[in-house]
Amino acid sequence: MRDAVARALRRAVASGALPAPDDAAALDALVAGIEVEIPGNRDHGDYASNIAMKGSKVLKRAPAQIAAAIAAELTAEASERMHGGGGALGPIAHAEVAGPGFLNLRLRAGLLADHLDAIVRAPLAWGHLAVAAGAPAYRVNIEFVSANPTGPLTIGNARGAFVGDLLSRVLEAAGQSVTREYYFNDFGEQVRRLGESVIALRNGVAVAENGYKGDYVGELAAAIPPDVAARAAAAPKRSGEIDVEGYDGTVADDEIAVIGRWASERIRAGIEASLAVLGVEFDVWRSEGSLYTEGFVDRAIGKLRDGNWLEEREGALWFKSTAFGDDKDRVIRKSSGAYTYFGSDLGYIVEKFSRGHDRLIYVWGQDHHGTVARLRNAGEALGFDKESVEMLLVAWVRFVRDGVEMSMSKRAGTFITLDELLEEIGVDAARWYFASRSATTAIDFDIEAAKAKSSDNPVYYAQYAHARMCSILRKASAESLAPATAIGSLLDDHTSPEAKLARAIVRLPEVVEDSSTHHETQGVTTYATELATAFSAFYRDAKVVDASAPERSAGRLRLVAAAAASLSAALRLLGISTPEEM
RNA sequence: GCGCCCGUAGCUCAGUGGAUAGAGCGUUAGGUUGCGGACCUAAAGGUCGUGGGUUCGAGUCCCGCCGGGCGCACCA
Repeated sequence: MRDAVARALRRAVASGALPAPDDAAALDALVAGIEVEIPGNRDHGDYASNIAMKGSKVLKRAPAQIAAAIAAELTAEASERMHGGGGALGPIAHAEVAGPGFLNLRLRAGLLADHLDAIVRAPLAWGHLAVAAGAPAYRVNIEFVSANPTGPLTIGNARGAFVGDLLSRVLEAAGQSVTREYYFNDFGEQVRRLGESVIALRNGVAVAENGYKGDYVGELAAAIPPDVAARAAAAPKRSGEIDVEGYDGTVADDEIAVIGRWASERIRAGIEASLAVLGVEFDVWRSEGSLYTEGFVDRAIGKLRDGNWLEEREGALWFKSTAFGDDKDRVIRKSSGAYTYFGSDLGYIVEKFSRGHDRLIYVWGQDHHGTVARLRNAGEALGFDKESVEMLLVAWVRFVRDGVEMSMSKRAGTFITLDELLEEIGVDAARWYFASRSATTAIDFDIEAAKAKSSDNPVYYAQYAHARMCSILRKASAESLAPATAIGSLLDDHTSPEAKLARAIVRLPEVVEDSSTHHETQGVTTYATELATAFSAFYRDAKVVDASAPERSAGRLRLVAAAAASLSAALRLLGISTPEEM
């Protein structure tokens, strides 16, 4: 659609119907900025463009004049092609000027039919975009969840898990290659505290104030396998931080480290299993410690030193982030010799790019926003394009029960696990819930209300519509009615329920494109709801399986088949099941 | 104190600088003997927190204010 309007605009300028702007680049900019959207009021047309109003200044003409010139070109193109002109038919059947200069466009009915035919021919490809010629197919790394394995995932982790997975699916559908990645810390203070807590419970002693107190700690204490217990008992006693030297084996582990690392790995495996239940699976699990043992942190520091971005001060190693506008420099290695998280992050950037990724997306909690700038700056200092490192800050979910906020603390053991949440409301409903809301705005989640109303979740409306489509196709098959091989003249009347449904169906590629460029998913749920609504209206008005009118019945069946394929594609994009019966 | 984010219908939330600001839930009134009633049609419900500004046009961009959340470590 955009292309058609762009062509018409350029032709109008070339033919002199519109004056050429002083600067050729200005015309290019105008063409690049052409927007074609679906008007809220469908009486205005299938699509509308505001290009005439936008171009008013550059082209030095009133919006209505510009719109009229473009409309004339579009109409000429349509009739020319229809009467034997060369090339494929253009997408637009009719163009007119309305209001202050809107260009209202009506799709050629044949275009809808072409789309529907393509869907029925290759239903599983529908919704997947080919990467446009010349556009790079990015190799994207999406790191998300990345909760430290010191306790089971809580419902607080749920949003990030869904957002990262949904974004991955959308980008894949848009033709990009995606690596899903989980980053976790397997050494250090937190793991040590976990080890101490497990040991305390095993010995029947109260857990320290700063230890972990959830029920799962007791379960771990009771489940220590004999070989681990033996190794722990044999380990030398020592105290202090488990640092990198300790991790890589140059200093022997003590009992706490042995137990802590065992407990942590066991929890990590549990997290992996919980995520699999959500339909979230990772390609790469990367431990923080490996960034040191494999030398990536050293490599990052070397590169920064070469670029003169480092400074030794007060016994510590600093990154000069003030050079990038940060309000203070940031420590990479503490005066104790241990590295900070920031140090690990630097190594991680180098490691990720070394695997050939050209875009990094970090799905982080909103509370990390303070660290966004410094890490992107460090990426720049390391020689990477700043634009290729993006942080998606997922906003807080305020969990409330009967209107009262619930506090969620892993250490205190006062949390609801992800597994518990899913038992209550189900994966499909939870996925829809998070997909339908912008990741960057805070939301309230009332667990009681979600449980009570889970059957009112719009996800069931969409799934129900899909099941009903399948049911119709089954019924037709039982009555020996087959879908037509082409949609025929069913869509000629653009006000018919068939045409309305067809227009809803063919929007999917636009939805995928918009979602992938904006890194959002709510448009997909909106699309699924709209398609289900259009189908329900069609279903009411048009009897599909009707042996007394086999030809019309066959055409409608083809439409239903296309609708089922498109709704199924949208649901799969959301990671939601596509039931054929409910 | 400084910085970032948010404030849209009774509730939960959408909303690419464009036409009459939308959806779901809830409420109200109808419909559905025809392929699945987990359905359909419609109504009521809005000072888009507030006051200025930019623009042909502002929920959207800029500034102030009010209210809420988060962050400001040689923590992880």
